[in-house]
Amino acid sequence: MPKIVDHEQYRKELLDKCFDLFAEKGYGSITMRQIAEGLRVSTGTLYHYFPSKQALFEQLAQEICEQDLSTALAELQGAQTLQESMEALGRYLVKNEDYFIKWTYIWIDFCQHKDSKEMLKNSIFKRNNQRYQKVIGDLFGIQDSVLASFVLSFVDGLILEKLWGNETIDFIEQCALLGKMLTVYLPQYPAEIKAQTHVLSSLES
Amino acid sequence: MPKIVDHEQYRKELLDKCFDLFAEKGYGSITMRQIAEGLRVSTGTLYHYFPSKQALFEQLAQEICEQDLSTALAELQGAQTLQESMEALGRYLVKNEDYFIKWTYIWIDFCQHKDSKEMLKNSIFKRNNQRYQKVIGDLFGIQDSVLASFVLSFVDGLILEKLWGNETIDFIEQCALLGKMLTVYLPQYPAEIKAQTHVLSSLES
Amino acid sequence: MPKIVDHEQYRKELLDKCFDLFAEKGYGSITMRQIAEGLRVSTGTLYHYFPSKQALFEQLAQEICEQDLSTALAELQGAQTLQESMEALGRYLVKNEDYFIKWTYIWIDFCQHKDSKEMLKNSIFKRNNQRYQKVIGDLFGIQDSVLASFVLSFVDGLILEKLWGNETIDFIEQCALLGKMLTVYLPQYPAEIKAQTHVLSSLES
Amino acid sequence: MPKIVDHEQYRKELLDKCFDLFAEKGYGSITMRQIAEGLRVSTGTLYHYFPSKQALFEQLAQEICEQDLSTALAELQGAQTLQESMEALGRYLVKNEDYFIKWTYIWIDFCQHKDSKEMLKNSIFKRNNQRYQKVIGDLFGIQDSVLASFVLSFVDGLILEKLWGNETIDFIEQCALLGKMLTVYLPQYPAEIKAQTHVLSSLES
DNA sequence: AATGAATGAGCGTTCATTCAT
DNA sequence: TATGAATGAACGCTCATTCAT
Repeated sequence: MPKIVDHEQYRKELLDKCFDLFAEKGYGSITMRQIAEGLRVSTGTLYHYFPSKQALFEQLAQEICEQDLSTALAELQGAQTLQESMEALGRYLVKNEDYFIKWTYIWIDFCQHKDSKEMLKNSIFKRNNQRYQKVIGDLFGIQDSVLASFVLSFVDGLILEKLWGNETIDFIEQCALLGKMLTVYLPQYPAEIKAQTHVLSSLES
Repeated sequence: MPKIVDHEQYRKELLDKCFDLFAEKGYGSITMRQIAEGLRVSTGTLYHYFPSKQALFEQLAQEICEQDLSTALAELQGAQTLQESMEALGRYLVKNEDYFIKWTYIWIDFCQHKDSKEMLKNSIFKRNNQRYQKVIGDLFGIQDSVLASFVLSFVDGLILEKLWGNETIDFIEQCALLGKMLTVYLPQYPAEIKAQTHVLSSLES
Repeated sequence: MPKIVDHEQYRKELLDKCFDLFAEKGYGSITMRQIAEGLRVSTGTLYHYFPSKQALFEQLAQEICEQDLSTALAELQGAQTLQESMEALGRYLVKNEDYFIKWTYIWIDFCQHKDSKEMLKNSIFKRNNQRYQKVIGDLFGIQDSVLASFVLSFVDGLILEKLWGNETIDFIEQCALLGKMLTVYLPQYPAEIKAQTHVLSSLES
Repeated sequence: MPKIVDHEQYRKELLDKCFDLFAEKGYGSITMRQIAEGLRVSTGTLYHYFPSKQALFEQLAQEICEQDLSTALAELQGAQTLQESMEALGRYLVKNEDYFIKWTYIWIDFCQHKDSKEMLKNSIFKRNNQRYQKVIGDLFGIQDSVLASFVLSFVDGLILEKLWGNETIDFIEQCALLGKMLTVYLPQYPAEIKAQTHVLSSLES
């Protein structure tokens, strides 16, 4: 293997560490010096691995998309009923609240970069969203895309409210409520969720 | 006698025009020069009316909170059933989609600015959120705060998805679905909504 | 009398009030707005009476020069011995400490304006200094110009030390010391000072 | 490896070159761009070495205090009598007239900057003045603090008069006069000055 | 590969000055 | 005469980026 492997690997390591940095200060506010300091390298080194701040950010955004959501969502499997699924979702959101808020910050930052937006919207971005919808469908046994969008939007909104400092929102309570409403709304809903067997492998596509 | 200008009124006019400017580029990215250009005044004039960029932004945030909530939501009154209410909400979201997306950008930008965040979270910010929740309660006859948060989060999420370029989301469809789910979930829900008479006046509090 | 008299008079009133303003902040640091506020007029009015900040400052410098020092120095007359004269000088300096420090600030500010410096150095400036030297000669019966310069420099230095925050300097003590030294140094000094009769009128020249 | 530059040394080189720049225009009037130009570096580089204009100025003030006092006054040693000492002082003042005038400008500028005044008056400023007084005492064998202040003020005043363009002042003549006056005033004064052996080392304290 | 010194355009902001009223 | 709104060049300072080492 040529040296390029090490280079690439190191680049990815740096990229990973950038997540928190961008999330905490925002694209516009964080400086390359601060990023370099956070990564424990010099600005020169940073520019050795990334041609520009914009490129670094876009690679980070890419990386987030590429990162397999499967490992994270794996926790949600195993529930026997929809209600249990939703309660697991609530616990999962609580546990990863910080991560989701940061993730949200970064995406929104990204969306304000119009040029890159158009560049990526059609590829990674949309694909990512579709994945989420699919995961929801598989995970919760919701095949109707409108219903999947409903759940997705609701979860987005929960995180957004938290991001806005709304401390009255309780993820567990809200997800439980969603579970109850869905259960009532979907009388045809099977007692046991059988469809989720291949959730993770379905993400590969 | 000086040039005849109603200082306060002109200030508000400028403020209104700032909304789009901030929304399009974000607080951190737009410059005072760009704002001045967008407003067709010099930077000096801009600073004549607003002591700093931060102050300008905060006044804008205030203004949005003060004004739009009541006037905008006024349109949602008049529905006879919850289902109708939700369908009106859907149409309202569609109609003001751009506005809400911009509004969302502005708030999120604001949140990444930590200093102002701490300064305002306790005042305008929280108060605004409480208002929204109250409006939802009054408007849709939902008194349960958990349920109100549910609806609020759902609406937030719809907008966020749109902001993220998710074009598969249909506000009307989604709101209709919410209506159906709520109707099923709340069998005790009265056929006619009577509670909403004083929605707007309740905003005064 | 034409209106110009009022104009001129008002101009001088404004000028007088500028003394403290310039002295406290310095030419470079004070703004025309601050001056206008201190004068209780608008900037427009300020510019109606003075064509520019520089001109205002130069007129002030002129004014200070023109102001008859006689009234102030009059207090120093009446001493019967050199020692008494010097003690009176000490008390006088203590009493007007603030004024002299401000006066010194303004002059030094003025000296840093090279253009105006050259313009005025030869006229008002030098004449002013000669006057001081003359006053010292007449007042203290010191005819030797070197000795007069000595006393002048010493007094300048006392004020400068105070301006620099040296709180250990005691004007009265220092002037008394000067008196003693001069008395010892000038054994031929007459017991009574007779030469000072026309001190004030000599300033007219 | 970075560009090979001794950061500290280069910083001091820049600092030295700043002396004239500040002296000629004054703290308030000179701009960082002008300083950068005078130093033949970019503003960015200037800020790479000094965090702010104020800090640059304070470091300069420090530097002056630390360095010049001892090295400069070293020249004054070696006189056998008070009269000789004073004549050496006169020659020294003539030789360094420009330097002292600039030095005076710098300090006065500094004093009109209130914030820094309060910050430093207690530290560098006062300490510096005390040192000067001590040097005078040691150098001229003057132990009485009132007398030391007298000499200090007189020297300050000489420089101030020169700064004000008074060309009739002759440092040598004036210092010789001071010498004579002191000699007459201090009959107890020893024919040979013995106390000054350790003047310079006394500055260490 | 790695460093950090160097750059300069551009930021938020100020302020002497002008001018419509 | 008097006002204060308006201007824009210039301020102190920042920061993405380049480059000599």
